[in-house]
Amino acid sequence: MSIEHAILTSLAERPGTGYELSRQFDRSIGHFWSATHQQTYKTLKKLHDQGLVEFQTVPQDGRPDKKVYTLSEAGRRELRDWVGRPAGAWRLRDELSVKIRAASFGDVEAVIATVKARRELFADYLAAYEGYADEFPDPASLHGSKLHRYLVLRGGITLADAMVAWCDEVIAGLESDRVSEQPPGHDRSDE
Amino acid sequence: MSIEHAILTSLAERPGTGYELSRQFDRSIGHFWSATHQQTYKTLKKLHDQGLVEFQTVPQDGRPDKKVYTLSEAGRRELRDWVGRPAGAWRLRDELSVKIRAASFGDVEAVIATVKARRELFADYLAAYEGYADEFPDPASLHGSKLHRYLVLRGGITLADAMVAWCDEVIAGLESDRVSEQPPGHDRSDE
DNA sequence: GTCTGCATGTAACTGGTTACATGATTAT
DNA sequence: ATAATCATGTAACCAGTTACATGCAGAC
Repeated sequence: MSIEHAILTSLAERPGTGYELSRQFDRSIGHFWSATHQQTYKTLKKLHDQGLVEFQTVPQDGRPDKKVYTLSEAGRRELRDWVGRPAGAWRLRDELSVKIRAASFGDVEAVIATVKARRELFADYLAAYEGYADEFPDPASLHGSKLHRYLVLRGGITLADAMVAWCDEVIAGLESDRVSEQPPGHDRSDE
Repeated sequence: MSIEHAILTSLAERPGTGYELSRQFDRSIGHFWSATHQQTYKTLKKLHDQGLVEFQTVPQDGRPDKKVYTLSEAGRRELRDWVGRPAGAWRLRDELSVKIRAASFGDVEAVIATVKARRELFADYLAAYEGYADEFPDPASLHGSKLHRYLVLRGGITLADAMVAWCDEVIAGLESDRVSEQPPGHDRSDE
């Protein structure tokens, strides 16, 4: 997939402008699918060319006009078909893992700092997600789309929690290696 | 970053051909950074144009010649600099989360099947990673690059474990919603 | 005779990023 | 004054995917 189906999903939930969509990509949807505003506008145009979305221009006073997009029937059909298709291969691309693996070819202290920054980022995410989870006081009673939103949120919490735990492990590992360091020139990489 | 530094990292560990690198992207490195063979060759060419890698052509009998790549001094410098730079923003793109969020616009049964497939995939990864971890019998005594490889592996285990747990939660949630289903026409999405 | 592994690439395309561009309103 | 928010986009570029292309060796 690409950003297309994330936009289709959002518009299926409620109509919106390119601006509103790109703000969502910075916030809620952005937690599992990121996009810049430029790409959002480009994709909306493409989706419109394909007949999957429609828009109405809404004039405003003291503001630029806005285009409020809605799903077309064809768009609704495409979204339904896409949901039924199996998901593509999971492609992980984690720069931090590559950096940790390469740490001994550079400055380990800088890598520790980078891992700490990542840890704080995910700790912040985790706190935010747990705040959102308060809106679901009785998870066992959820149904339909509200349940689905809750399950996605649980994914964010599970991932952020795992990321924080892993970062802590990496920091502890790299720092304890630092204190036990040997004089330079002594390669301990295979000890 | 991009695939460039993953290749530089691998070549810093040991020289290799494009073919060997692309096989690694299917296996070890591929667990945290994926790439096709076409992209590997393209990037090696670019890296060579930039003077970051060098190669020697090795003729073989009954096989095509191969190009064995090594890091140049400039490549080693670039890798060192890159390790010291902070990592770019973490960009998550998870198709499955979008699909779960969109489930009520399509066929929930198909989504359950997709989640089950993802669960099996990560359970397999987890088993493989735990097998690799056997090569590190005494983690507390590790140092330098071997410690770094172990920490990256721990990241894979932590992530795969979290992914399996989350998939199980999603499957249980979607299946229990199914058994408690109401007659069609009754929208329960905000109950 | 078919498939897998070794070994290399080119070409066309799609998806996504970065830089540039405009302009009013509201809050500090 | 300055920054943030609302609102839209174009242009150039870079990264990555898919399809196409070649050819030998060895195993089944």
